[in-house]
Amino acid sequence: MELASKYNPAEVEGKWYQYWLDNKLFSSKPDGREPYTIVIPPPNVTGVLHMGHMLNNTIQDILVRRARMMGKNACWVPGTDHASIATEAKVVNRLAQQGIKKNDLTREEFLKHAWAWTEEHGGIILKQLRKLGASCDWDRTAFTMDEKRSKSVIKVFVDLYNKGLIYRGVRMVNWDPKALTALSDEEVIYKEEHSKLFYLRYKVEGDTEGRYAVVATTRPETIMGDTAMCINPNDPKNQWLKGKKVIVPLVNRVIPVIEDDYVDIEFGTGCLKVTPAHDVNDYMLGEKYNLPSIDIFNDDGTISEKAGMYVGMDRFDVREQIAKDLAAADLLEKVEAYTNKVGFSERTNVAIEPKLSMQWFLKMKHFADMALPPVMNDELKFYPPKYKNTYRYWMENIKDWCISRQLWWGHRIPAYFLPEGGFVVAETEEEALKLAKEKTGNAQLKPEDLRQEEDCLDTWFSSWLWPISLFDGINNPGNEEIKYYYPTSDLVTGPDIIFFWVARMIMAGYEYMGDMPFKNVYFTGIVRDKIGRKMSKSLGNSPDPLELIEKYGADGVRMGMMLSAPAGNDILFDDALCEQGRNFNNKIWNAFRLVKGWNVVDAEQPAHARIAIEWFDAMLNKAVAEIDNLFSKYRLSEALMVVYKLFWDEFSSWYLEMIKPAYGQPIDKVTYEKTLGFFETLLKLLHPFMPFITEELWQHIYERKAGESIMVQTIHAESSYNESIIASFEVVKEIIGGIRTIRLQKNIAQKEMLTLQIVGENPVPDFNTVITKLCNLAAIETGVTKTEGASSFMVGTTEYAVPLGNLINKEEELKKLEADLKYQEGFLQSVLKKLNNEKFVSKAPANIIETERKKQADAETKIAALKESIAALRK
RNA sequence: GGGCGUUUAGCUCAGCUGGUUCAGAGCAUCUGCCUUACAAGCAGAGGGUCGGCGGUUCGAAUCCGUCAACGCCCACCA
Repeated sequence: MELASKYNPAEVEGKWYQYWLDNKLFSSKPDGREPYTIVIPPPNVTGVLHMGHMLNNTIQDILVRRARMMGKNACWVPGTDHASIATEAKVVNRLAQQGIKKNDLTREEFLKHAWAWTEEHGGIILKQLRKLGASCDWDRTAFTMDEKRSKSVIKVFVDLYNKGLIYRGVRMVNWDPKALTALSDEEVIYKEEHSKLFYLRYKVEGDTEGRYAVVATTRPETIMGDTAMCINPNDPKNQWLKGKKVIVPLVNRVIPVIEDDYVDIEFGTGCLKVTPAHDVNDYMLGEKYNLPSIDIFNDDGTISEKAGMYVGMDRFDVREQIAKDLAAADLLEKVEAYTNKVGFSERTNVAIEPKLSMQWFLKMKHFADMALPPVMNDELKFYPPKYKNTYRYWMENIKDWCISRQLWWGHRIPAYFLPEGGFVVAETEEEALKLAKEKTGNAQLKPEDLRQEEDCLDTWFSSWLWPISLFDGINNPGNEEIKYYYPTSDLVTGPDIIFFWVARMIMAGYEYMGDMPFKNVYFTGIVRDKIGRKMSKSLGNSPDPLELIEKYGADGVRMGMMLSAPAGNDILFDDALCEQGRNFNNKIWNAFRLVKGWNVVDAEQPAHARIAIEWFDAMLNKAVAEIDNLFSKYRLSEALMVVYKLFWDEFSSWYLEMIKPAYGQPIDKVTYEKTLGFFETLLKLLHPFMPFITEELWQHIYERKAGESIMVQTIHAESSYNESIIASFEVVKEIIGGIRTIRLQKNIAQKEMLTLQIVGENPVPDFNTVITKLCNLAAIETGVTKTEGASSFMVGTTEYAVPLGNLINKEEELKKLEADLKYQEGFLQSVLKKLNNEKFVSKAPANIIETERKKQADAETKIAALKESIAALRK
């Protein structure tokens, strides 16, 4: 087989992905093996792959492939999320471009457009994941709004309603005036804003002196909704306002002054305007003191009829206008610059308007009580564990979840209003009708008498069931699949959705399965650019993942992602990392070319090959154990680094160089077979990280039967390995390094043969053949006095020398030896200082003192040897 | 305003319960090599008073206190 000198990913990736699909290697069915399950965090159905997905899915694929190779029945379930607000917004925009307004369409017409859009753009992201090598069981692909998932959502809603956990009520909610829907608290992002603090004059009714109270507010446009002024009863400077009435500026409505210690005496003037319809705190005051509530805004953020002024104007325009009008009427005391936090919609990025409205809520206390303990006591583990704190705080301060959204794209709430008021909740219209008849006692009710709730459910109300609904565990409890795959093994996701999704899945898991939805959660970091900025479209610093794959190969990009991605740390992404990945692919490729290029003969195995094999075998087993350990701690980038160094340094630079026959010479069969075996094990260790190149080479290393794949081979973890041979070889490496340094410094070509002299005993006699081969030695002389004019170095306590004839530079050699001597003497001093310290000797444990004594002895030996060498040179 | 986390080589990070010459890894840098697997490579080298200060200890990157910088989460001060 002819192989190019460079690996070409484009040629092999598509081929092997198709091969895996054709042979159903990703597919999983319950069987006798231990299951390993991951459910994908479903990306938005109309989304496009970005770097965050790349990181997240690379990690999942590594875990899944690794589990598969550990002999588990690995099942990675893919799917997409209907993402109600985001998708509806996109559809609305698209319709707008065609000149169609959402309000002009019926619900059915709109949904037709939305489904069309979903089918057109939907699932692109899943196709893109295939380029990455994702080994999902595609036959299981689900959608949060497909039939099974929708049915599950409705069933759960009805169940929770019947359990008394869902209620309907008027509450202050976060209103998105662009999307025209309520949002949950989690969907609101607070940002600092430079705004203004307006000081407004409220005249006091009947005050003959024309006095007024001054109120500081950031939102003067809400004065039309004022229904009280509030002061702190303990505020001395505002005592005179007690029991008075004040006049709202411009509006001229008379409102009472109420007293509550909620008001901060220090802030502004200590007078607070109370607008119950448009501020959460004011709402609470309104409830407490029975104040009327005037909703001055329309749903889209413009001023409503009820305001009586500025009707139809936008809220922000009114703020500017009213400031002018107040100033003109001499009712504006002053304006100060002010920085405050303003809530914005996560999806549409417009300022949230607190708004009173009728919404559906889920009581959360019950769920929090179930979901908190298993995380705190590590039954369900978080990686990294620091997120336990975040989780606990949220759970302990849980608020009811506003689950209704005023949208059409989503699961329509299965509540049906009755003609005479009230409503029933049921899974189907028929069932609803039956309930309605029972409830009203009116047997004549017809389906058209019932009016279904227009609102949809929050997207997360379907995703929180994901680990259950994917295996149809809601509709069909106790079925074979849910019993086998649940609880799933690992969840890989970002900490930004810990409340939205992770926490709620845990809640749903305990409610509906009586068990955790997953055993471990791996929180990834955020992918940033190399100078630490978040990747964003507007900055243009987000590379297109598919272009990266084209440039570096999927394996190269996967490695690039993993090289700097410890759990929970943000990753600073740099193309250079992918380049490193690509280079590594190339290294593997070329090592393969070398090995497969050898002529194999039935010859006796050379001694250096035999010991090399013995050593690498130990090395490999050690690495397998290390990797196993790192995987168990989810330290994937470290595991990758271990394989990387194992392949590049130990296998390529040391092992292959040791066994490599001279140019044109054949290799003996025993060594060759052993080497192929090592190579195969290395490929298996690498496979979870770089699936494509490893499959390509695995297929070529031996004859394979049709349908065989590295994917489903098993990795055997070794329990023990020969540690002493590894330790010996570390000494050998240093000896060889010493000789190479001499060659480099003295500019001696590799072709020129040298002699190595060992002063005293040879600590690693078994490796003489190896050292001879790698350093091109004529001889190794043991137990000799070194030749005058030899260049020497020390490894451990043994001195090595290479006679150089007249090549030696006495001055340089002396300088080197003296520097070494100085270091050793300094080191000895520090050791002696410890040993001469009575407190140390009396308090430190015996083994520590022992090692210090050993250090002392070694240092003294070295010093003696160095002094001797120096003396010899000076002669 | 509360809470959490980070700070170790030019960059990204490891360093578990304090003690083996423990100050490490990868990348980058420098030097020498187009050596017949690989220049996307080979061989070698340099580089850090472990954020500052104080404490505990025979001994501190590691434990405690404090300060600083950065990051994240939570919170109704108009």
